[in-house]
Amino acid sequence: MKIHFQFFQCTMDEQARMMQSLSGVNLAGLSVHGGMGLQPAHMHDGTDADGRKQDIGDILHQIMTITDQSLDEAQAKKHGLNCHRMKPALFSVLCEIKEKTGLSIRGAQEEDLPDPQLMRLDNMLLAEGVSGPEKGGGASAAATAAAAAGVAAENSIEHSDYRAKLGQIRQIYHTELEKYEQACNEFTTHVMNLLREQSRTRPISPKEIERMVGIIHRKFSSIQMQLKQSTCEAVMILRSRSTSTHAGVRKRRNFSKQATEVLNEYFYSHLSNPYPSEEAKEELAKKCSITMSQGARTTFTVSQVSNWFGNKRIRYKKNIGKFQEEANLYAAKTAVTAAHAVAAAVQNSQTNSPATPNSGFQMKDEDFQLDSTDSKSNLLSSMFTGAYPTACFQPDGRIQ
DNA sequence: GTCAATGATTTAAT
DNA sequence: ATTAAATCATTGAC
Repeated sequence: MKIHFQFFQCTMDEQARMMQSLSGVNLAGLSVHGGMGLQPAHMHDGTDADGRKQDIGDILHQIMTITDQSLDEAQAKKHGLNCHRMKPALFSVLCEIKEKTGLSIRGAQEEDLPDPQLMRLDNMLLAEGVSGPEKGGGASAAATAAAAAGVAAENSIEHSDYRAKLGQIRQIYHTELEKYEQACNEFTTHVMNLLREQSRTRPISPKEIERMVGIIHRKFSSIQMQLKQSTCEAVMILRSRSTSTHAGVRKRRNFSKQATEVLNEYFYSHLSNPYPSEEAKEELAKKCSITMSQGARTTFTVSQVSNWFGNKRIRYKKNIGKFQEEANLYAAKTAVTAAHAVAAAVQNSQTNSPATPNSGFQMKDEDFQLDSTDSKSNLLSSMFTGAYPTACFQPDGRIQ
């Protein structure tokens, strides 16, 4: 971009000099012709063509033999013309004529409706948090953090990588955008100065300058659009990598052993009603976050707790037998924490009927009650095989 | 490579 | 809004 800009700058300088030089030559040429009393080119005799050729050859020769001296001479003549007493009046007339002839053409192409594609790109960048408020600095950081908490923390598990890359993209985007804007401003200023400078020697109306500025801005905004487009593409690629191809399943990381332990403890100690309240979920999420704090993951969300319990309930229900060992383990674990209850639990296991150990487990689905005898044979068989922690299946989910 | 375990998502029901 | 159930997709053990 910088290169292009400099290139433009060069050409503009070059152009300016050339224009001045050429106008000088023309003036010099005209004055020379007039001074030497040469015939005008439009003669209507037979020597017309020859005369023109001669004339053109003459001019070419003059151009070829331009020297610094003749340039200085031309400048001096130009200055002389500029100082002519009729110059301001003539110049203003010239400007007026140009204004009248040029305005109708310009007025037609003065359309400034916002590009729908640009708007789409802008909206997307805003939605992705690329073009939004700067993060990681000052007061805006808090706002961004809050916004991120709303959007990202919901399902954020391994988002640090994603966030870091997004931050990179955002930074590149902003620096590039800034560069473009700066370049645009510099270029505009340069062109405006140039035109203003030239407006002294040739008729340039303020409207014309304005139009030029408009053209420059449009050009730069088209470049900006390319930047926005490629930024969008980068974000899209990043997204498609962080999410799965089909169902939007994010990369799964197994929970830490401690977190699973916390959740299982709650589940098996509330087996009669394994539906933690919102507060309980928050509590569990907090507990899990603490236990897994040394890992890469620092957040354990309520929705993850909900997911876990949803999965656990359905999987437990589907195959209770498979989970017996686990149930025993956690029941025992809970029992240990309440040492005095162990004896009672043992006693209960003797007194309570083993036929209804699970009666307290009430799923939302009423079909899942132990009175149905069909597909629960695995459960029944497992119930009679060894130490069954009846204590944790009491209706209130507590150890007796 | 297979395969069970498991976290996350989707769908439909309430 | 929450849940059950089905399903997807990854993980980790073999």
